[in-house]
Parts: sequence; C-alpha cells; structure tokens
Amino acid sequence: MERRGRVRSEEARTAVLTATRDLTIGGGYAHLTIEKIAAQSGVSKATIYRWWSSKNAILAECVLEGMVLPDPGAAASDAIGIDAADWFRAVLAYIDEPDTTALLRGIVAASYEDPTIARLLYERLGAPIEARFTQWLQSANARGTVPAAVTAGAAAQVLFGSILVRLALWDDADEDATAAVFDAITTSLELGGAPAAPAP
Amino acid sequence: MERRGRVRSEEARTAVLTATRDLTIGGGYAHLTIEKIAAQSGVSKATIYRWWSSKNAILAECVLEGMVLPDPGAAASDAIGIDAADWFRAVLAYIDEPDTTALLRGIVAASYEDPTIARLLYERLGAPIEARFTQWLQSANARGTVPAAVTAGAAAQVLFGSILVRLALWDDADEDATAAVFDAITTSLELGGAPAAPAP
Amino acid sequence: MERRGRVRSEEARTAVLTATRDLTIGGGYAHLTIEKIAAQSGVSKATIYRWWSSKNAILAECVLEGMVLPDPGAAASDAIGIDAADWFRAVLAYIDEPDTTALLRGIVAASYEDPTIARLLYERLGAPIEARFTQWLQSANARGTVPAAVTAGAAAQVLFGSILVRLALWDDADEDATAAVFDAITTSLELGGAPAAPAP
Amino acid sequence: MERRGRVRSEEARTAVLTATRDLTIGGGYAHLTIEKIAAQSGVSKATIYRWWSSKNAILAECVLEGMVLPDPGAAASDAIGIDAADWFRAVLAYIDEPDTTALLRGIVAASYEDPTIARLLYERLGAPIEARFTQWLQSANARGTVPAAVTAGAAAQVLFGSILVRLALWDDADEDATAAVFDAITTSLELGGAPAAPAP
DNA sequence: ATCTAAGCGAGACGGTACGTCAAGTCTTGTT
DNA sequence: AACAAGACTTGACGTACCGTCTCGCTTAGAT
Repeated sequence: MERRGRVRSEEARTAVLTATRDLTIGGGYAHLTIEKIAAQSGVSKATIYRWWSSKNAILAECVLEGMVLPDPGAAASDAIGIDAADWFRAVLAYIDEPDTTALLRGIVAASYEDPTIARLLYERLGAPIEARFTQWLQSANARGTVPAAVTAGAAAQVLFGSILVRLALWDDADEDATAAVFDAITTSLELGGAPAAPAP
Repeated sequence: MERRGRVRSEEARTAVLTATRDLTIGGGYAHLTIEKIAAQSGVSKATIYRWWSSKNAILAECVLEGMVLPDPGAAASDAIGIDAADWFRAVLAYIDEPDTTALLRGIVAASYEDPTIARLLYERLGAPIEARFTQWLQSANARGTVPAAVTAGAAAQVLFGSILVRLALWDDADEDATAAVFDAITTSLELGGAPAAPAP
Repeated sequence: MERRGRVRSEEARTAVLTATRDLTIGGGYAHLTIEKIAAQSGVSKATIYRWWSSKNAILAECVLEGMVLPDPGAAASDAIGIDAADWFRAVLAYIDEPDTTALLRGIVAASYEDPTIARLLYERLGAPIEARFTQWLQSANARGTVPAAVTAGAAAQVLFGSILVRLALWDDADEDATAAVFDAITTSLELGGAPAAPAP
Repeated sequence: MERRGRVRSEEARTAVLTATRDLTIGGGYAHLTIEKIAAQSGVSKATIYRWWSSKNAILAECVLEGMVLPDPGAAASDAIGIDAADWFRAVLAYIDEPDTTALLRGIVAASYEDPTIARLLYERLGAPIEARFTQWLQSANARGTVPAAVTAGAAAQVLFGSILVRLALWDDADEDATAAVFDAITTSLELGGAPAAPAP
C-alpha cells in the first residue's frame, strides 16, 4: 500500500520560496501578497494554498530553508577557539547586506504578528548565537573569569536584541554602539575580571 | 480675513486615536483597518483621511500622544539619584502589562515597515532611556568608574533591544535574562570597575 | 432628516444591465460571468454585488427593464379588434430575431434554475398574452362561439409553451407546427364552432 | 490483433450515471459539478473525462439510458386503441413525481445551453408522443374527422410545450390548463368535428 | 508464465471565477 | 469649512471547479 497520486512538485515549492524571498526583499512585508507570489513564481494560488496556510507560513519556510540566514558564521563554527569579535563582525556584515536587511526586516515584522515566525527566527538566528556563547562561557568558566550571573541565554538575547534594534532603526541605528556592546561583552568574557567591561 | 468655516473637531481626533489604540490592543497591527477605526470611533473615513495619511500616521500620533508610552518612569525622572534598578523594573513591569504589550507589539511591527514610526518610537522610548543614562554616566564619570568606550547611546540601545526581544519572542522570552542584562549594566556603571558585572 | 451620502449611480446600473444583455446574447447564459459583466460594463464587482445578489438577479432586472421583451405587440394592443393572427406572427417574428432568441434562451435557462426568474418571465411574456386572450374571449363569448372549457390561461399557456419549444429545439423546431397551432386556436375562437379548428 | 489491456469498467459507468442523476435531482443542474459526480460515484475525474467530454454529455447519456424518461406510456404502447386521455394523464403523473420534476428540470435547462441535449430530449420525449399521435391521426383520418391542417408534429409540439411550461413555471403552473389543453386536443381528434373542443 | 497495453483511483497542477473585504476617493446633504 | 453617510474603483483575499497531468496499481489479451 504505497502513496498514490502525482507527487508534489519540488519545482513549484522552490519557485514559491524564491519568489517570496525576492518580493520581500523588493517591497517589504507590507507589500507582499499571495497574488504576487503566484504571479512571479508561476505557481497557481490554489497550489500555494494547498501547501501553505498563510503568507507567514511561506516566510517561515523560507527561514527554515536557509534562504534568509545561512547559519551566520557557520563556516567557522567548528572551532571553539574562534575569535568572537571576528565572528560577530561577520554576522553584522551579513546583516548589513541590503538584501538581507530587507528580507530580515520582513520576517521580523511578521514575528511581531505571528509567534510561530518568531520562534522559528530565534531558532535560526538566536539559538546558534546562544550555542556559541555556551561554548565560550565554558572555556571562560574553566579559567574562572566569568561572573555567575552571566548566562549564554542572556548574552544571546542581548546580541539578538542588537540586531532587532539595527533593523528597527533603519538608517538611524548607531552602528558603533552595536559594536561597542559586543566588544564589552566579549572583552569581559574573554578577559575575565579586567577592570573595564561594563555591558553596553 | 480669518479662517472661515467649522473648526476641526477635537472630539473626532480623540475618538480616532482611542479607537486605534483599542483595536491594536484587541486584534494586533495586522487586523487593524481604517474601516474598523471609522466604525468604532464614529468618525467617517473621509475625515480620517483628511487628517492622517495612513494607518501608520494614526499609530504614530498615538505614540506622540503618550497613549502608548506615558514616559516610563517619568514620575521619578526629576531625581538624578533615582535607583536605576528600580527604574528599569518599573519599565519592564509597564511593558509586561497585557494591553501595553499588544499595543507596543503593533507599533514595533509598524516600525519595521515604516521608518517614520520607528523614529517616533525611539524618540519616545529610546531617547528618554538615553537621557537618563547620560545623567548616570556623568555622575559615574565624575567618580571615574566608567570605561571610556561605554556611551549612553550604546547602553540605551541595549535596553531598547531587550524590549524588542521581549516583544518579539512573545511568551518564550527569557525574563530573567533581560533582568540579568540590566543588572550587569547598572552594576558596572554604578559600582565602577568591580570585578563582577560583565554585560550579558 | 434627509437621505445622506452619495446617490446610487444610474449610469452604473444601466451599464451593468446593458453589458449583461449583450453578453447573454453573445455567449449564452452558461458563459455569462459576473467578472465579464464587470469588465464590459466598467462597473466594479463590489458595486455589482452591492446591488444584485446574483447573476440571475441582474438578468431578472433586465427582463423587468424591458430590455428583453419590449411588450411584444404592445404597439397594437390598444385595439381589441386587432387581428389575432397578425399579432401572433409579430410575436413570433420578434422571437426569431437572433439577438432576442439568444437572450430569451438565456433567461429561460435561468428560469429552470430559479423560480424568481420564471415568475418574472411569465409576468412579462405570458401574462400579456393571457390578457389579450381574455379580451378576445370576451368578445367571442358575446357571440356565443366559445366552448366553456376554454380559458384564457390555457390558451396563453399553450402559446407560451410553443415559444419555449421553439427556443428549446434550437434550429430543429418545426416552425410550421407552431403557426398551425396558433391558427387552430384563433380560428376556433374567432370563427366559433366551425367544423375545422381542433387545437393542434 | 485484438485490443489489449483492461476493459472499460461497466461498474464505473453506471456509478457515474447514477450519481449524476441523484445530484441533479438533489441540487439542480446549476449545482451539478464533475467534482461532485466523481466524489459521489467513487470514480476518478480522469476516468470521467476519458469517457465523457462534458457534464452535458453525461446528462445526455442519462437520458439515453432511460434513467430520466422510461418511455412514458411504453407499457401500453402496443395498443393503438389505448385511451389517449389515460395515456396523457399517466405522462403528467410521471412528470409530477418530485424526482422526475427535478431531474427533467435539469435536463431541460441544459437543453437551452446545448442543442445536443435538446435533440436527445426531444427524441426521447417528443418523438414517442409524435409517433402515438401519428397512429391516432391515421385512424381518425380514416373516419374523416380530422382537419387537414392538423399534424402529428404540431400536436406533439403542443404537448411537449405543455410539459416545458409546467417545468418552467415551477409551482405556479396552472395544472388544470394543461389538462384542458389536452382534453381539447383529444376530444376534437377522437370525436371529430364536434362543435365543442377547440384547443385552448 | 511472462510481457505489455490499456483502465483506473488518487491527487497535484495551472487556471478562471467566485463572493468578500478593505483601501482610498468622491459626492451629497447637514451642522 | 468640516463633517456623516455612503457609493464608487481597485486589488487582494481564500475557495471551488475546471480540465490536464503524473503516479502506482490492476486487469487481461498477446507472446
């Protein structure tokens, strides 16, 4: 007793995701419509609705598909000893790509209207950050330089928040501030109780 | 030659803003429509369009009107010596009010689609935080306890980011993490180079 | 206390009815769509749906408007003494106009799906025939030439049926038969108990 | 060289026709869809389209299959001497069966959109009537009681028209009128030039 | 006993039209 | 003037069927 009937078209699925990404980059979340996705992808509305329950569901799959965040810094993630500052700067640079900015902005906007998107976004963007910090904290802890109150979750949340702020403030974001925040964090963690190191 | 004719109805203006706030609280930004605002406020669509250019413009005026953020901590703002932790906890408590959460979420979502809203939001929410930190930093600087790299802007941005994260992650936000971040910040600023207190 | 607001556009209403008639003539009831009516009339779908509940309702209004059946033979209806055969031949000629045929066919088809249309159609097409026969029967009765069993309703129904048959059978209808039926009817009525003249 | 492969499933064919009949009875021609026929019959759409070119083709086959009109009066058709009034009353009674009414209404509606259906319908319903009248007329002619102008075709067309009118007028049809028409016809034919009995 | 050519149910697909909703504009009469 | 009421065009919504098209399974004559 096997699965019967015509199989789902992978081609159509990809076309929808690509069109969704491109339209979000081009016009923002507010101007993204199923109608346009259908037109641009060449996939019919009926088919889109067969597989996705909403605009947000498509966007969510885009995130999962890695079309949005190709695991920032994944390339270097194997080495615990990676330089944290380098890594963070790579993330910032990636986010500052115009296309990425636009796409992320759309997904973040959707996150404020749909918890599902939010969860997915944090899983793709926040969780990797958190994982990395967990590793760094472990090695730092071994050296006894980290205050007990500091958790990887808190650190990740701060960095995730920095990204949200950058996206929210459009061109007004203070880029130096973001970098300064990260420097303060890493300095205090890497270097332990150095006299400097306040958070922001 | 004076302006002739009927004057703008303050009553209508207030009704629109109130209805907009209530609808955003009730159904979120995504379900907010001019049609519903008109129906709920008893103000005609034509009148709304006469005075506001868009849904976002109304929301922006709500922010300005203080319907959203009644200057968190304004009551205590005269005293430089206010306890920073108390102040921040007041802000968090305010944001965690269900109505405030819903309304803010709507406005933040709008911010990602409209820089005007974003700017306004930061002016109301971020700037006061920044101003307060500036004061605190000045007194701390006088005591020589603050590292040069830390700016009021960066500190404000971190706190602003914390708020965005809380709103973005819905019920998944790690509340302790937010508090821990702030503790770390204030500890390091208030207490100066104490060995503890790295950012996150 | 007067009616406020913009008044209904008579222009739009007429455009819709005209477009509906033309489309029914051109493509038949089966190919008549609201979408095409909207496109051809230049009136938006929303407006159409505001005023008519369905395709059939528009068609019904076409009938009422006299766009379909401009009261067949109305011109000569003032004279009781009109020659019945002439009148019926005029009706048949009118029905045999290609445009009328197509339009009527559409409305008759709709009648079989919607009693409202049917009723309206009979009011416009059957009732006038019935009225005319009533007059003729009265003058014939005065001459004592009409059998008691014959009613105007029955006569009208037969003629109405003849029309339906003509429309239903498309090009296969036996035109001579229709005329023969009518001749038989009128002969018997006009001439009284002449030996000829059984109905069919 | 014989045809190879699986043979057409008679079971599927019957299921489609039955489902079509039942759906037409239940919801009328307007709500009849291939999709529903497929669902109700358990036959796939592909198979339906393989054997029938359209909804109307299926309906046509229903007519041919005798699912609609089991040759009204066929049982008594061998006897020329059958009482015409009895026969016609049997036909009317059959047509007045609610299921028959609904089904016929559907097929008649289709006739106005598709000449093929119309032709088939007349072959099944009109032609037998015509044949019967031909027989009656022959025996009447032998007795010299029928006016020359009356043809079997005309008589059949009148009766066919009566049926269409009954179906078209839904519950408003004047049943007595239909019977009166028939009485007039048969009386004049059976009884010859009796002074009574002109058709309507 | 295999091959091979249909027939078949399942169901995905690109379309067209549906009937609804909201956006933003315009008109009418009242305040 | 400013306003409410509300008609209007536009465009997107999500659904229902259309007719076509793979799929994998079943059936039966030809090899």
